Amino acid sequence: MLSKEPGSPLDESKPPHSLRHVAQLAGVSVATASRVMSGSSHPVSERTRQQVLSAAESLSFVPNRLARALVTARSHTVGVIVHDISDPYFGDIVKGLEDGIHAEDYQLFVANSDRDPEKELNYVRAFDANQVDAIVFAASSLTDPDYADTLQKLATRFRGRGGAIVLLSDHLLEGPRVLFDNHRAAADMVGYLAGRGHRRIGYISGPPELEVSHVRLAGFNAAVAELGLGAGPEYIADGKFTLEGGGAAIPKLLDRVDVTAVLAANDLMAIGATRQLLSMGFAVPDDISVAGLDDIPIAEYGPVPLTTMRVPTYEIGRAGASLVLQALGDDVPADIRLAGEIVVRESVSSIGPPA
Amino acid sequence: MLSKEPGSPLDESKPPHSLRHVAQLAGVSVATASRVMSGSSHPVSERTRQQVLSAAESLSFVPNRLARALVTARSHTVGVIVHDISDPYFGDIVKGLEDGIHAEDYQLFVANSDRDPEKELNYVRAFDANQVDAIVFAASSLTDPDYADTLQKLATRFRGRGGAIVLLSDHLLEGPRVLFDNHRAAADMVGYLAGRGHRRIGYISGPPELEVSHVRLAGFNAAVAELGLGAGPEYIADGKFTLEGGGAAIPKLLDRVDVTAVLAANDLMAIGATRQLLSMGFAVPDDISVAGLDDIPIAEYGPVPLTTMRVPTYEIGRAGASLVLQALGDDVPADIRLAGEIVVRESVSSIGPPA
DNA sequence: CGCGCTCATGTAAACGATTGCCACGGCAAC
DNA sequence: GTTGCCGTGGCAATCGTTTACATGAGCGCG
Repeated sequence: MLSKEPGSPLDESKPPHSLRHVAQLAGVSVATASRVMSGSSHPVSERTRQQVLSAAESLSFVPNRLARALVTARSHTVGVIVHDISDPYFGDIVKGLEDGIHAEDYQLFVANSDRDPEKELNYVRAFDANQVDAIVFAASSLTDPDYADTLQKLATRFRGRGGAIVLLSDHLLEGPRVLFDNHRAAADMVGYLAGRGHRRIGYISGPPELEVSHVRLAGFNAAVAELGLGAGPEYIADGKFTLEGGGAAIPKLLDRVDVTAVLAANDLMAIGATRQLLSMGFAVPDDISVAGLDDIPIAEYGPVPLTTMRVPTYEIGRAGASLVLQALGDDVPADIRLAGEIVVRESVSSIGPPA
Repeated sequence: MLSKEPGSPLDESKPPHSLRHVAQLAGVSVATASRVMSGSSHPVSERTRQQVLSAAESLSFVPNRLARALVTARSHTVGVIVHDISDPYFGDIVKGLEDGIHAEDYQLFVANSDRDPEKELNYVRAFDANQVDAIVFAASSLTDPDYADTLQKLATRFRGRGGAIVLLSDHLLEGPRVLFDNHRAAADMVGYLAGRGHRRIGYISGPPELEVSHVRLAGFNAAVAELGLGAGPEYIADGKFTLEGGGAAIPKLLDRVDVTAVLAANDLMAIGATRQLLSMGFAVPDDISVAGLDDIPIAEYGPVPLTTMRVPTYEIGRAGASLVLQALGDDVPADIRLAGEIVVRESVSSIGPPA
């Protein structure tokens, strides 16, 4: 086993170096080279190990992950499906997810469904074809009938192969999930408002077709009841999840009750409400306070910097990563529930101390 | 759905179906099955083709892309490196890129460098190990000395393997690139302002350390000179690329010249300037107009909806995709220069017609 | 001195596709 | 009736790894 054989027939015709080249240069078999490069538990003498290492170094050898994946049946890749990667909400989630799995040397495929069922299914197939170890659904499932069916089939198939599925929102598929507690978010915000002295709080709810609207509304109602604040349908108006929706709700609300604060089911509506209030001559927060939910980027830059509740998007991604890693490590991951965090800005004032 | 053929020697021990299973079920060789499934140019009779197709269908066969990649030396994957995927700027680019390559059935790996040279290099290595066909650098190269060196080496290696490199910003690496014309952006905006009658325009420049500051400033100066507008150092103030930076520049500017409009090198500064103007008692745009550059999401929601120039981020991504595809198709891609587009909102007014 | 261990290494068979080359049957041309 | 080509299809090598199994050296111990 001489390492210095002259004229060893190294095939230099193909530039990228494979394990074979490393082995040859180190004067060992491919198997041995593999064992040291892959950190196998199989024993290798220190001397040999060093030889291989330095050979690899001098050839600047980079192992082919695909070849490895082929035999180990683990690609060390994860695919995530988002509705729209240009939306910072998903951007943040993806960032957290990526950070989390990167720490364990996984790579992330990103797919944009644009909320198109067909497209989403195709991505699942593509991920499957690419042998990803896990698929993460960052958003809720879509509501197409055929879609549900096909997705179930694909999921079963994928799991049969040993793939893990993780959900970061409500979803028709089963699997470990991380959930943001929307009920609690609304309730906590009511609690905050009450803590600042508000006892008549109006609520601008989201469109009833959306599940999240119901949950947040329920949270609002529950808190209001528990704290003995002003309650009843007259305190509630609903609108679309838009600037205009929030604005339009204000007159309706103000016609019916005399509130000192308004909570909107999302920030866009809260900002719309603020604008409307301002244009009607109310001072925010001095006459009426406004709070939102979500903490979208513009919350800080609206007409009045908005007090709202941050949805921990990055943390959702991180939590998702940890579920993925657990699932792939043969643990049985438990669902993760995340709470929001109130970010205080300038749109809520205190009402005279109860003292 | 169990196969109804009695006693066919199908190896049912491994659930996921491979080409072997398909071939067996169709009663042909693996080679033939492959030719059908991969759309090879090798002729296959129509009858056989149908048999294979229906076998594949009934097993819901999904080809293993990794195996294919191993032999074809093409993984059909692309890696993109961004500074921060949660930044909508990069989110948009990634979206465009993804849309573009997805159309040709490529998958996208996303990596977040967090502007950390070490991390970025590791991602390049990881992409290499994963045999991506192309690496896209969405942002400018970092300024670490060792980094530049190592990156060059890695790039050379990667290209030696047949990999393509595409740049979406200024970069130390060579390669096809898509560039946003910053010089022209500033100049065009000056043109727009001049068109609305402004002849004394102040400019809030960015920090001199940044290349982009110089380019935009040059664009401003060039336009102002060409159009014969008020010019000279007194028309220019610089600040950090922040809200505060923009605000602080206003008094300096106003002390020296009497302007009818202010152009800021980015939107954040423009918004900061607007706030400052407002708080000093000026009406925007009636007393002084303000324009920005970039069209960030909050531009629309600032104190006064900002007239600015949209950087075509999505299009940059798309253009990047097209460069990638060209490069992988053995074309020699030419650089792509993209211009911005003025989005008119409410922060700029016309000054009395020259008539 | 030989038995059985452990440790280190090598041999070769996978993994799941693609593809160069060969084989075979039919058919037209000579 | 050969010859040769064309249209099909199979055989087997290959891509770059990992890993089960075999091999062989060295060593302690009875």
